[in-house]
Amino acid sequence: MAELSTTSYAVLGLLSLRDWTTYELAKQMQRTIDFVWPRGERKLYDEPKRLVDAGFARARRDSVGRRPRTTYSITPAGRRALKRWLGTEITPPKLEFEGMLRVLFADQGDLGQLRTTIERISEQAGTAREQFAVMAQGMLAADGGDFPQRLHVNALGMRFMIDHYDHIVSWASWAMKETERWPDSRHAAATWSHRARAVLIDAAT
Amino acid sequence: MAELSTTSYAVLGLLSLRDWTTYELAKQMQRTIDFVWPRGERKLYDEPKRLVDAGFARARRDSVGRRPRTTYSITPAGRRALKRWLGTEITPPKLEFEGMLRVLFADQGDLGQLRTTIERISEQAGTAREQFAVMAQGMLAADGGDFPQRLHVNALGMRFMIDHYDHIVSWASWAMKETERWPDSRHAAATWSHRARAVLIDAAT
DNA sequence: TTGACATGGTGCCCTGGGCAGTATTTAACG
DNA sequence: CGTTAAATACTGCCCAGGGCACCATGTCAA
Repeated sequence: MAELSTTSYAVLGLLSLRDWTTYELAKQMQRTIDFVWPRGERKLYDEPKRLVDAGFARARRDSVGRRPRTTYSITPAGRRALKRWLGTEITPPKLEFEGMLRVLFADQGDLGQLRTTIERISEQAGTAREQFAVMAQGMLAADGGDFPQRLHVNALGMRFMIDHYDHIVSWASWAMKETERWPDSRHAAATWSHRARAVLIDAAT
Repeated sequence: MAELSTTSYAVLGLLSLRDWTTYELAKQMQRTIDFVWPRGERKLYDEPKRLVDAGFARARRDSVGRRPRTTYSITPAGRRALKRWLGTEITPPKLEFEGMLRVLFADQGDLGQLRTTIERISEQAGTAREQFAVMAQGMLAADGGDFPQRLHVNALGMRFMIDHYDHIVSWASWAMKETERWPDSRHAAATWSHRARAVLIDAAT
């Protein structure tokens, strides 16, 4: 029996809160977990089956009209496994940031492309940040959201994600202001070198 | 011929700077690109071949003693393709953060596990941040690093990454301070609700 | 001269991303 | 009341990517 993945434990975590059909599980993952553990909806459909194989979940088949469905629930062994997992070592975070990759190679394009990229980075982060604002408004209106007893852990995560997106937006503002003075994307190393050195000195501390 | 991936373009970007063997390319990717575009070293070995197939790179085979090696260089078509790519739409950043996932399900474990997780998050981010400090010191000492003419774009990236890791560390400090008052990991939603609401109100603006 | 580390890779198995496709039920609208 | 859009509930398939194992030669320091 293959070792369970972090994705499996994420699904097991949701199952610890209540029973779900695979469809609901996939949607809930997208809504509430995707920001820290993004996985394609398609793959999430395979996870509950693995949990059943491991003895951490049970499947209950029924139907709505003539359409069949499967509802999953966690087992006591599943709860123990989840708790054990919470005490194991974590892998460091991984960031996949195509926009910043473009910035790193921006000297191979023109200044307009660089500044467009920075603006798109800002807009995308702004949109993500906006989603959290809507989510927070919903939670305030619904007096804690779907799981008010979990408000405390959700608030810890919310604080991080909000600051994360705000940080991207403010980096973008800074980058737009700095690149305004660049003659072009390729030769700014010379004219802008005092500012670049300031960044390095700050980073080196 | 299959569409090239972002990983392909990242490698093409390095090839635009100078010629490399696949081995050097893989190492350079790890050193300078991994923070924004992490890929397993193994897979990076396949990329130059795809670039050759697409007509964006040329391979030159020679040997060091009796050991053969292949050095890749970019073609004019490769430079044009890289430039075109720099003008296309970017996909939003993706964050994979197992530590934060654990925080979101921390109510299923005990408070000790949560606080250990937060401490490990802080330590890991501190270590990553430290790597950038060393890198920045190296660049200052070597008067711009391996590619001094690219100092300006590297400084933009460096500013972002430094602030990113600093943000994680400061989130962790905040979280340690807040969880100090929690009675346990499960029932803090009640006693801590005024602080949680403050986070939501802040997020909702 | 011997052992560690750097150079320069390939094979293989499984997970994951992403598109396409299928079928039924419920809600929305004119 | 009938039509249609959206939600529910999934599966198949192909390729990219993660990660381990494995190989060989070159270089440098003790």
